Amino acid sequence: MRLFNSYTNTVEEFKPIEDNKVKMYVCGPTVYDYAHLGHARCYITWDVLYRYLKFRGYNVTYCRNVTDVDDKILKKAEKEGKTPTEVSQYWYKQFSNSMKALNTLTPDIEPFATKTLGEMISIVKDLISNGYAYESNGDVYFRVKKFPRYGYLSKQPIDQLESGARIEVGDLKEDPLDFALWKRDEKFGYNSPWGVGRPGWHIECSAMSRKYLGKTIDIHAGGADLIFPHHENEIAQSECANGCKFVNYWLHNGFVTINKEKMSKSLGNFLTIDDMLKNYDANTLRLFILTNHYRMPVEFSDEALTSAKAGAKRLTNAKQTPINEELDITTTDEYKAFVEAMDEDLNTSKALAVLFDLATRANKDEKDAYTILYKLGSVLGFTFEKAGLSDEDLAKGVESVSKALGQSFNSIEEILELRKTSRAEKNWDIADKIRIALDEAGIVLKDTKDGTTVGGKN
RNA sequence: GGCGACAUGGCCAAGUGGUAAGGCAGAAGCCUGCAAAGCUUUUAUCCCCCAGUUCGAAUCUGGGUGUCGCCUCCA
Repeated sequence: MRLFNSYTNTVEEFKPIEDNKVKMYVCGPTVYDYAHLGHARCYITWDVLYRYLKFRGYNVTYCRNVTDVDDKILKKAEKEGKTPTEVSQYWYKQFSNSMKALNTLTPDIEPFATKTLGEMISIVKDLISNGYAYESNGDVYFRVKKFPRYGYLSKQPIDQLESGARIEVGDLKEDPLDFALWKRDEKFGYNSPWGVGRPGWHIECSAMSRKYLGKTIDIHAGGADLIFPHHENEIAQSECANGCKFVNYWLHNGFVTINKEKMSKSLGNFLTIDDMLKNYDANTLRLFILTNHYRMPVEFSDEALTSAKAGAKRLTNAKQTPINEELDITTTDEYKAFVEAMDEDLNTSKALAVLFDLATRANKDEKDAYTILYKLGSVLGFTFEKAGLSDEDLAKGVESVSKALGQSFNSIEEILELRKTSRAEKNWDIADKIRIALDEAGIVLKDTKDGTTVGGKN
């Protein structure tokens, strides 16, 4: 398997540190507001990587943090008269629900920053004692100039960074490039050797990654906007504190754009996942994202989503046959084509072509095509379950038909029986009234050779 | 200004030296009481422009043009 490593800017053969074990860390959300389509792209992308690594037989430990100590959370808490914990707990719950709705797998570990303070303090202490950091009026800063590789990940020449760095009046830093490891904060802070304060954002990931995965990990992933300064700073902190390499493969996903601009909270041009899910199902959003290579920008448009919706329907509504558990799909051509595509830096677009071909063949009753489609499609996180109808849905349908025909029915079966006889007698009027009445109740009838099926819309 | 990307049919998109995957939309046919779905066929002499390298380039090199991102919190 080959992956594009942002650190070296090349596609490299992936080799885990320990034979078939993979330690993977993804920068998680700061929980203070709705997650938007950009987050969806990020977490769906790494969900696919996680699923695929497991599918390829790796024993993966996937750690995705939750940043629950941050300026934005505190601001929100003050504004709403709540405690920071209340705010972060609420939004963490929202985030989890969104992730579940998108059918992403739960990471093996989801650490909270506030629960990893000990590890952070320990790293900062080490950095001070080995000269990479200094305390200044209750703050602690990292000495960027002491780390020669600074700027390597983001390909930023350090002198250029310097000319762009903002120099604040009365700055407590020795150098404008230095960044905060710990920030004095008497109001919301935690006890530390430097007084009451809060950790800097960057140190959180260094600490959680080390605590749960170890000093050197295989994969660290996140949005491309985290390359600088977040990931650059993580490398500096971790490598100076641990005295060893921090991450073997740095992976970054591209952005979702809207009107050709990056979708982001600060620009205010975002669409929340929850809102998107009102119009499009999880399979649709996933297809929308996976038709593009993960490093390319994805432009949002209703047209693109409509197209994805039709595609997702075709893929996941292919003619179903019982899953053949006996089949060893690894011997099939489709498996080989799928793996070849995914092994080349997650070419999901190419992998999808394999899936679409399988959908066509499943519709033609080709043996095992559906089994292979189901299994490979699941690796990309698609769900194939038919939208089931609840008893309430069916009751609504029965009511709607009773009203339309002016005659009361007790069950959907009774209605279908009537429609069957009506059609046999070529009484199209009754048959059509039933179809229309059920449609109004959100129930779709499909007449096939094998009989009539009942399903939900979508 | 520095750094990093991208430009393929009506739309989305793969393809990084050997003659343009796939999806959506469109067209024709089959199936069909209607509807939906499905099946078959069909839609780029050509890959932003101009030079060059090569037997051969969408793919490599140089130069343009255009678009985006990072350099500040950001997935």
